[in-house]
Amino acid sequence: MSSKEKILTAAIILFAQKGYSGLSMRQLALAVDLSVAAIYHHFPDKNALYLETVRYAFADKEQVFDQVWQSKGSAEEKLSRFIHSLLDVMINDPNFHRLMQREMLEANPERMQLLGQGVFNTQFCLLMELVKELAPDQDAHLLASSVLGLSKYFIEYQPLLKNFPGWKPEHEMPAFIATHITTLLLNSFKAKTA
Amino acid sequence: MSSKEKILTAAIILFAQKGYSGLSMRQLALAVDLSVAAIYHHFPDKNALYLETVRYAFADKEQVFDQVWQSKGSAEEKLSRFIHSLLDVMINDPNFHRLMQREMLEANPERMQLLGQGVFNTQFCLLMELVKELAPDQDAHLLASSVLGLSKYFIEYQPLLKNFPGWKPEHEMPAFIATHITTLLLNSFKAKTA
DNA sequence: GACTACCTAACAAACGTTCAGTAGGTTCAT
DNA sequence: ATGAACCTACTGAACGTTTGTTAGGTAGTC
Repeated sequence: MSSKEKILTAAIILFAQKGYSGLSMRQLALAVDLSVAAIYHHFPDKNALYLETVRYAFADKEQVFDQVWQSKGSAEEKLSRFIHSLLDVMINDPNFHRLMQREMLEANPERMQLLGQGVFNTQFCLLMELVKELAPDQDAHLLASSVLGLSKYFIEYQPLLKNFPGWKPEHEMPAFIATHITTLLLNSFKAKTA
Repeated sequence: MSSKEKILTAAIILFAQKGYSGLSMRQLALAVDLSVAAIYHHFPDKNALYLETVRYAFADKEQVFDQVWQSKGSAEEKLSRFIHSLLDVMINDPNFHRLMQREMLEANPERMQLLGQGVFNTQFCLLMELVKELAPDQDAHLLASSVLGLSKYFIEYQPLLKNFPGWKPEHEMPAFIATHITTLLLNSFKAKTA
C-alpha cells in the first residue's frame, strides 16, 4: 500500500470519528507515521484531502449489492437479501457509515448531487424497480426511501434505542433487524395491493 | 432574556451548524455581542457550555406531544397525529434536530442513557402503548422505533433523496411524508393481525 | 465592602500551511 | 561508464493565525 493510500485509509477512520475540524493534520501525520509536510506533498490542503477521503471511502461500495441483484429468486427474497446486505455493510464498515452521516449533516448540495446522481444512483434505481414489482400502484421513490430509512435508523440510533424500555439484545443483531424490516414492508405491500 | 439564556440560544444554533470543534468561543462571543471572558463568567469551560446547551435544547421538547396523547379519537388517528407532530417539530426546529444528529454521531453512553431513560422516556412509552393497541402480537419496541426511524430518515436524508430519480416536490412536504408513513405502518399492522 | 456582570489583554498551545533541504532513484548526453 | 540534471518522496523548522483559558481591573447594585 502506497503512502497516499495509507493516508487516505487512516483519514477515513479519523475523519469519521472526529469530524473535519476535529482532526488536525498533525494528528493524521502521527497516525500514518509521516511528517505533516509529507501529507502536503500528496494533497494541496486539508479540504482537498477531506474531499478525496470521502471519494475514496465511497468507491467500491457500489458493487457490494451486485450479488443481490444477480441472484435468482422472487422479488420478496431479493428485498430480504438487499436489506440484509445493507445492514451488513453498515455494521461491518462503521467508519464509512459515520462519514456518510457527517456528509448528511453538512449536506453540501454539490456533493449530494454527486451521490444521488452518481455513486448511489444505480442502486436506488434497482431498488425502485424491485419495490415497483412488489407494489406496482404505490410511489416507488417513497417506498425505496422507506427501505433505506428503516435500515439506516436502526443502526444509527442503536445507542439510543438500547436505553428505551422494551429493548432486547436481539434488537441489535443485523439479521433480526433485517427480518423485522422485511416483514414490515412486505406486509404493507400485501395490504395495499389487496 | 438574560445574557446566559442569550448565550445558550445562540450556542444551540451555532453548535448545530458547526459542531463542537467547529465553533470557537470567540465566534460565539461575537454572535451574542459579549466578550469571551463574559462567557467564561457563566460557564466553567467549553465542554460544560456544550453540555448545558444540549440540555437546554432538549428541555421543553417533551411537552410538544401532549396534545397528541390527550386528544380523542381512534388509535389510528392518534398515530397519524403523532407522526404529523414529529415531522412538524423536526422541520420547524432544525437546529434542535441537527444537535440531536450530532449527539447520535458522538453517541456518548452516559448522554444516551440520559435521553433514553430520561428526556424521551415517557414519549417512547406512550408510543409503544399506542402501537401495542394497533398490533398487539408484534414487538412494540421495534414498531415504535420504526415510527421514529421512518420520520427521522425522511427529514435527515431529504437533501440526498432530492437527487434520486423519481423525486417529486411533494416528497419534501411534511404532511405528505406523514401520510405516507402512517399508511405504510397501518397497512403493515392490518396484514399481520389478519 | 462585598457581589455580580462584564471588560481588555495576555498566555501557552495547537492550528493550517510553507519553505529550504536531502536521500534515493531514473534519465541521458558524453 | 560516468557524472550532471532531474524527479519523487520525504524531513525539520518555521510562519502567522487561531485556539481555549485566565488574570486583573471596572462599573453598577445591594
